[in-house]
Amino acid sequence: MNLFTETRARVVDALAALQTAGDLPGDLDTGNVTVEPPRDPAHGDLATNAAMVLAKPAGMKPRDIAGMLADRLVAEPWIDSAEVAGPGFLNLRLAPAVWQDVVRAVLTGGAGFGRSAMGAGEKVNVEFVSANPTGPLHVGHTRGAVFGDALASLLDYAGYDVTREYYINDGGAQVDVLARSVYLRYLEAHGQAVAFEDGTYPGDYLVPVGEALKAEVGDTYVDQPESVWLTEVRDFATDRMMDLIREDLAALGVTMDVFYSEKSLYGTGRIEEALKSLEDKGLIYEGVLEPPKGKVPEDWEPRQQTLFRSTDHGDDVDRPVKKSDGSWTYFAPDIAYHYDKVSRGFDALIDVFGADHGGYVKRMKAAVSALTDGRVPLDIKLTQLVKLYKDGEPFKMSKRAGTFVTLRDVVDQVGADVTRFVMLTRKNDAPLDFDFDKVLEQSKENPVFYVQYAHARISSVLRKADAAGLGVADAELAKADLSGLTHEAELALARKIAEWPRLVEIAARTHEPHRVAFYLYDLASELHSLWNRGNDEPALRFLQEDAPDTSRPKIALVRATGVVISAGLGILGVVPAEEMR
RNA sequence: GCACCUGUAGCUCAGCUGGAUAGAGCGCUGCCCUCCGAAGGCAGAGGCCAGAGGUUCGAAUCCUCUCAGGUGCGCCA
Repeated sequence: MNLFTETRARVVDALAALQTAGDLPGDLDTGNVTVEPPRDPAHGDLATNAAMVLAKPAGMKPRDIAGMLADRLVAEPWIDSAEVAGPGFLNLRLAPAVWQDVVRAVLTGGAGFGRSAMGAGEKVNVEFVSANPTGPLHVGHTRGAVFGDALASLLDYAGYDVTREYYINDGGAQVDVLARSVYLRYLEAHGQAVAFEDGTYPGDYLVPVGEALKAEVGDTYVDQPESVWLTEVRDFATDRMMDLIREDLAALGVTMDVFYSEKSLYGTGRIEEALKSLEDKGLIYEGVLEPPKGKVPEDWEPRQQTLFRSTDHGDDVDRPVKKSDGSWTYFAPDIAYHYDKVSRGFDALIDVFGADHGGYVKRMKAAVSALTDGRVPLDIKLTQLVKLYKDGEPFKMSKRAGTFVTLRDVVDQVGADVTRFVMLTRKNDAPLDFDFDKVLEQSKENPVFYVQYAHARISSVLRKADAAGLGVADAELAKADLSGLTHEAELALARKIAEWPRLVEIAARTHEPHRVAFYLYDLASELHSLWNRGNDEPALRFLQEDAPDTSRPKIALVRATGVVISAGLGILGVVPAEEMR
């Protein structure tokens, strides 16, 4: 049930009626007509811009159209008043019964209240994290994991058929480096003294991998040349790293549907097939790139390469798919991977990258656009840096030194719920400050706490109501007479609840799960506000002593609020708190 | 040099993909516990939405340019 889309439909109906009556010209496009909550609640419950949008094409004054529309709409029983305001807004006030119905709809539908059919079962692939399989996930990956997972849940909630996917970069030179690093740990496990030179991974997390390798192969590889062991050690090590990464994701509550291996693309003709597809469109050619303007790299020299004409699809320069020695660049398997995603029948693709990959956005979009002739949209969301603070002091992470802050460090200290919520309190393209002390603070400054506190208060009320024998099951509350919900303060909360389905659609359309977090904060704020008004006005307290019929609609309102908070937290992947400790 | 992202209250940030008098938290000034959890709430002060043009009924939002910060920029993935 989406009050806004429903009301919009009624407005469009009324406009059609005006056309039939000859009050408006017959050929009008109502596509731009919107029904929104006005910014200032004093203006009413809903506002439509219909008159202003249609004034010009109709050749009439906006206020005249608004006036006619108002006359039609006030005739509806569920509309209390319709007033023309400002340049031609039409402000609608709805009957209390409408808001009572919203509460009832939540109790009847549960989490389904906010679900949308917007996605229409369209298949969407969300690729996220995709960290190199060379070590544990760090804080940056954590943000990408939380964002991608919440976005996937949001899209699912909005009616899309979502696949969560992780692309394993196990085909490049970095996994050889991993293999050499593990080999050193393996020698170490055999009692040899080893040195970690530049270009190897010195992190302690490889110690158990070296030991495990020893346990598996004994001393077979000791003092053997690389050619003997590289392939085996590489496979062994990447498998172990992926196990580690899966565990890290699990600790955060993230489960992937598909892990897709880059290596699996090699030697199968998939890359050639993808490139052939581009070649058939005349987008592959042999050529030499212009040197970059301005700062030219020291060692720059013209080279003949196989290039993809990405400039035909919005890129700034064409991109090499083969190196001058004829081997693939990293871009080639990336193209093949996206080609594969498309061939698996996805209607839309979303990639979640770290901000340091911003330079690949255009070429990746160009590739997908070229492969699908623009039919399959690719949206790339970049997650900005996370700055960590402890005791007000920033800490650094450095993968080279092996002292980076891992996902585990964060989750172990503050918990998965807090980590997830906090990382969604900023939009993806804004940098995020993560302060280990502040995120655990129990005050309204901390949005995690504030929302959880609201949910805990609700749970507390329901427990007390239940103890008083009120009958707090949703089905029972839904059948109750809710006509007692008429106080302005109560209706304000119901209005906020009514915005939930609309918020879901906006957040899903813009691929911005942070909007859910901010909405929950607003909703919690409305609840806390109403709660406190009970201090001064006993009639607003949810539990009315010895007056079950008066209490029941209030309990219904509170329960409905809890259902929506719970649904919202569900999208963020956060467990609602029953009580605060 | 080029591309992308960002610029909104003293600070940290929202702002419904063009709507009315631009919002919240922190901080500051005052209030509210005999009362379902005050771990809260209410009220006040605080803004040339980086700047300049443009588009239109209407711009923080769209376009152009300028300025400032961040990120990236051909055989590394």
